[in-house]
Amino acid sequence: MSSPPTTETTKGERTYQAILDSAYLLFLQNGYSATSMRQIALAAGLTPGGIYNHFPGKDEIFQALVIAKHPYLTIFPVLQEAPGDTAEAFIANVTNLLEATLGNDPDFIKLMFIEIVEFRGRHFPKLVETIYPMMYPLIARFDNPESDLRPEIALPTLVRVFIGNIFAYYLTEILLHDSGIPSEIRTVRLEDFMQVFLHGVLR
Amino acid sequence: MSSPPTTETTKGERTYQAILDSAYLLFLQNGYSATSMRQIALAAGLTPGGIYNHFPGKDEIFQALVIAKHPYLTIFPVLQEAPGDTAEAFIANVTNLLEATLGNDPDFIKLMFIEIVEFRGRHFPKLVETIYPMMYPLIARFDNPESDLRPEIALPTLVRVFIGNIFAYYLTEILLHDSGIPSEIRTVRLEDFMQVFLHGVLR
DNA sequence: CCTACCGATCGGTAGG
DNA sequence: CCTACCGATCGGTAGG
Repeated sequence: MSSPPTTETTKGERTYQAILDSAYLLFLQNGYSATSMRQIALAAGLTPGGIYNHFPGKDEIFQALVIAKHPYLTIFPVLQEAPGDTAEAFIANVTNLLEATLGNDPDFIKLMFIEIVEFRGRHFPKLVETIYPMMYPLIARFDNPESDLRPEIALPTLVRVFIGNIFAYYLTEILLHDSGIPSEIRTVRLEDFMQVFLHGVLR
Repeated sequence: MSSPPTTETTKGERTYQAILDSAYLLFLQNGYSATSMRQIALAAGLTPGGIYNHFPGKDEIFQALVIAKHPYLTIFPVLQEAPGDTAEAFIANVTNLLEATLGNDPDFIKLMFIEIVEFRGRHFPKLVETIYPMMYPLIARFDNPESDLRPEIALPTLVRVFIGNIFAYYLTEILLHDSGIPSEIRTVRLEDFMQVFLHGVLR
């Protein structure tokens, strides 16, 4: 009688999620190595040993977070769903959807940086192998003579520079975050990056 | 009589440098927290206690590396020295100089990622404050009615997207490094990023 | 610059 | 899921 059937998540599932949420915040703050299992346990509301009922070890917590929060997996669905008959319209829609989905918060990208710094990008080969073939046709549909794209730009360049510009916006957002400079550079938005991507800076 | 006067560096200076070099490689490989003083000492050819004759602690080794190898400080002199009467010529020269100076090696940027991940970008405010005012006039000289730049692009946007594209190239280089994908995307160069920056992707 | 060592903390486990 | 603990390793220091 003590467990209400209206609740759809079990206590175990809620603890599992609490561990993930606590670990996510701590990893973003201090990185992987500098975050201890004891810190995660405390933040999740249990004692150090309790974590091991839900995860085999620290590494597996990070693995689960990579699967849940990786930027590729955050950005890709947005690209998938964006409409647009021309490249220009498509990119405008992607920009709006990304800003609506991710906002100006660059946190979602930090897990990738942790992977680069502390795991030597261990998962990137498999991720790139998985995502790139799915992304390719998405942009390849604009690779035809009637397209509004400049024909002299190779398709791989297009894909890489496009993704690169999304990362560039959020990376510079991190760099400028909390910096005290009084500049208008802080007001630059993803839209501005994409305007340059579309039209360039020259007359 | 045992110290040859022809040698311009003392033994102490050489040890200091050996510690820095060893720490640099280890930090790039494993990050800051996962690198121990013992590893650094071993790689530098001394015992753990010996390091403390040259550095007060682990943190100060990282500080010294940030000063010596920070990407802002690597990229900025290249921008400073690049000639060019038009923005287009200037950017072409910057691109060539950067590729000649940094090559395709994205290592120089990883120290910045370690700072983001493990130090919450502690030094960025001061760095941005120092570098941005010096960079601004560098690009502002193209901000006039006779310039070849599109007048509707604000100067802060120009600066940020430009730097962002340099980072985007090296960041995607890291992501693709060692990934087994058989694509032509690996052959994209900094020059291609800058071509898009200059002219955009649309007709 | 080495030897030997300090207290603290780490990831993980045994047993209940 | 907690209590109590394991061996290992950490950054740093004392003394020479």
